[in-house]
Amino acid sequence: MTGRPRIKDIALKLGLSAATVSRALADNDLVAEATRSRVRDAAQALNYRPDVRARNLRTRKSMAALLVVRDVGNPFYLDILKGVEATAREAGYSILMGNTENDPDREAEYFDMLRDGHADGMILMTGKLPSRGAQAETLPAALPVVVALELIEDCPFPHVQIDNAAAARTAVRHLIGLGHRRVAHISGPEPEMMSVLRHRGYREAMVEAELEIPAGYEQRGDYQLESGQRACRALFELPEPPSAIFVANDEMAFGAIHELRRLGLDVPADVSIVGFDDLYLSKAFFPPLTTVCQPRQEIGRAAMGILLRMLGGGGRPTAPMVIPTSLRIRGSTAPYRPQLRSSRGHHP
Amino acid sequence: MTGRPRIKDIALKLGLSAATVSRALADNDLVAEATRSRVRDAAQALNYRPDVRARNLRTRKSMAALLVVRDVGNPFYLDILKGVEATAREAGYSILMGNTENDPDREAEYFDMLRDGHADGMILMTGKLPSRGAQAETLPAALPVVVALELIEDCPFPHVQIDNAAAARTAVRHLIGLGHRRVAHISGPEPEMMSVLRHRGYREAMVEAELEIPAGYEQRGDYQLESGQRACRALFELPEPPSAIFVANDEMAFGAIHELRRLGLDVPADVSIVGFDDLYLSKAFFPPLTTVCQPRQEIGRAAMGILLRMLGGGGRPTAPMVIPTSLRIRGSTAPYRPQLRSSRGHHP
DNA sequence: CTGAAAGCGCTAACAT
DNA sequence: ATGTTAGCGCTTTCAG
Repeated sequence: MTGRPRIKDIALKLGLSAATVSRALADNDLVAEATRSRVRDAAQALNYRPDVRARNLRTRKSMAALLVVRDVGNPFYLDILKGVEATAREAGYSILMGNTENDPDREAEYFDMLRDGHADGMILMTGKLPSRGAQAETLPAALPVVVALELIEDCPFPHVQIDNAAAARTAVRHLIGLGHRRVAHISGPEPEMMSVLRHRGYREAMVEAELEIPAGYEQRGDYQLESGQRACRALFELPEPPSAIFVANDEMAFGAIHELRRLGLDVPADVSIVGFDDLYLSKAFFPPLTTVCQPRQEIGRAAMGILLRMLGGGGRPTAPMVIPTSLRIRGSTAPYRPQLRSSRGHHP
Repeated sequence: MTGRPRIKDIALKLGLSAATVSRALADNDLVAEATRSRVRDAAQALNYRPDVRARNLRTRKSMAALLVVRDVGNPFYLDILKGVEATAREAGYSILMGNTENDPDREAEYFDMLRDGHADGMILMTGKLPSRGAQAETLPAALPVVVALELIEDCPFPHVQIDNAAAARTAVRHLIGLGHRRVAHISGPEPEMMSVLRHRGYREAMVEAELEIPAGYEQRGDYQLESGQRACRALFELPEPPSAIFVANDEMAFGAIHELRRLGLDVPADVSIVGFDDLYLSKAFFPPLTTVCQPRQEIGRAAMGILLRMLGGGGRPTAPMVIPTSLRIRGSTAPYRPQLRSSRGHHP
């Protein structure tokens, strides 16, 4: 009884061969039920657990999936992770975290980890494929990769996404429906699909309502708090500032609301704000943020589900999977009132 | 050229033995520099990458660390994950996510994964050891486990922690220093060490200032938003409500502020609030939350650092490692003003 | 139904 | 400085 038990310890103890024990532990029908139960008992008694490394080598699997994001520190990914983790564990898979921080080397590295056998499959949420590295040209479309959240154009892998443009339209229509005509937009960084689509949705809704977009009404941020603040300041330095802003994510929306408060403007009395994401704390914000809810946990579940099917040899879906979003109307939007702006600013 | 190259493909191509190639790839000094570079080139040319499964089996390692939390969906763990991930990757380790949801079976399962060889070490942030399962009594103290964040009493593993009681004292002293005498506390669930210690700190600061704690001034929550709201409501149903509250985490503090707003009370004019954690969005809240900042990323770094040292055979630290906290004074606290409470409630 | 034998791809001990 | 040999612990043919 030295060290942990091996499969052959059980075999020896029971007078069986290692092969039979292995089969028995796998609950293989070829093994007599009586033998199976003897093996189970012995395994229990010896406190046996198979060595996954040996099994992995033999079966050419790792029973792990890589979840690759731009920034593990971003609260946005949390619910996705939750969904992915839950679905993975139900199927006996573990989750390996990948973090690129937009570094192309790392992006390539995670593809390498797939080849290495570190993981059996990968969920990519970085919005890009590796542009450099050995495999840049050779990315086999058959790789078990699912792209989620941030779409990638001209990409051979299955996608799980939301309809960003449609969601943005809905958000802007909500503002227009409240009587707002001077509606501005704070977008994300624009080469990225996600930002482009949300921006496009904004424009479409404005065109549809025959509203013009004055110069300076389209500000660009980087999805971070401070950029929302900056963009908002720029909007209110315009000769004719907006009465409503559609902000491309909640975090920048918080920044914008902050700035408005600094300017002595009230949300929603003076300015209405719609965000995008419905972060965990958005409903707890003051005012509670009206925002587009994307069901992140479901996105995670769906992505992992597709990956599992691919790994099980079930084939890949042909069309992208689109998860529906919904607009959560809360306290940061209100009907347009053409009144003079209040000027009871906290910080004059 | 069928399938991915193996080590022996390189050996064959170069007329070397597999062993030499292996050594060369490991940059072993025993191999002639010339040979090493030939091997490197060949590996590059063939786009060779070692199969980690085979290596793992042979070396009895997995180069992965398990990070086990109560709830992967909790934003609180984000920065920890970030710190852990960064430190791990610097050392060539990957991070496997573990999620217990307070399920004792799962808690035990992750210890099993350690034995299985799924991971080489584990960072435990669940505040408990498995109480059941095969290994409950047999937990070898030598296991490469680091306990972080949520301490565990009578636990043989190294700890990385903050001084919760001291931090709580500092927070409450801040309130008392502002002239508050009716200071209440909303705690976390109390069998848990973290909650107990923060609660203790509150009491110590009160005693130290010779302030009494009226009946009902110690409310218990569960670290979730709604419980903060409920607890706050209870406080303001007391005959003599507090003028300041020390809340055991930011999330409940948000809930409390929400409730105060509902009651028509202003923070900080009527009631001062101090939280604990300094979440990502706490500074963006309105009012910006005064709170205890625990440097979560550093905690993550430190924990992973200790684990790496243990895995490297460097031995375990004897004393718990204590990471300093700091009080971030922001807009949710203000000097006590014995005025009548404003009654411009939004919801009468 | 069970056993014997082979081997996954790598590294490490032991040669030379 | 390199090669030979021997496994790591498991699963899976192939035989019986």
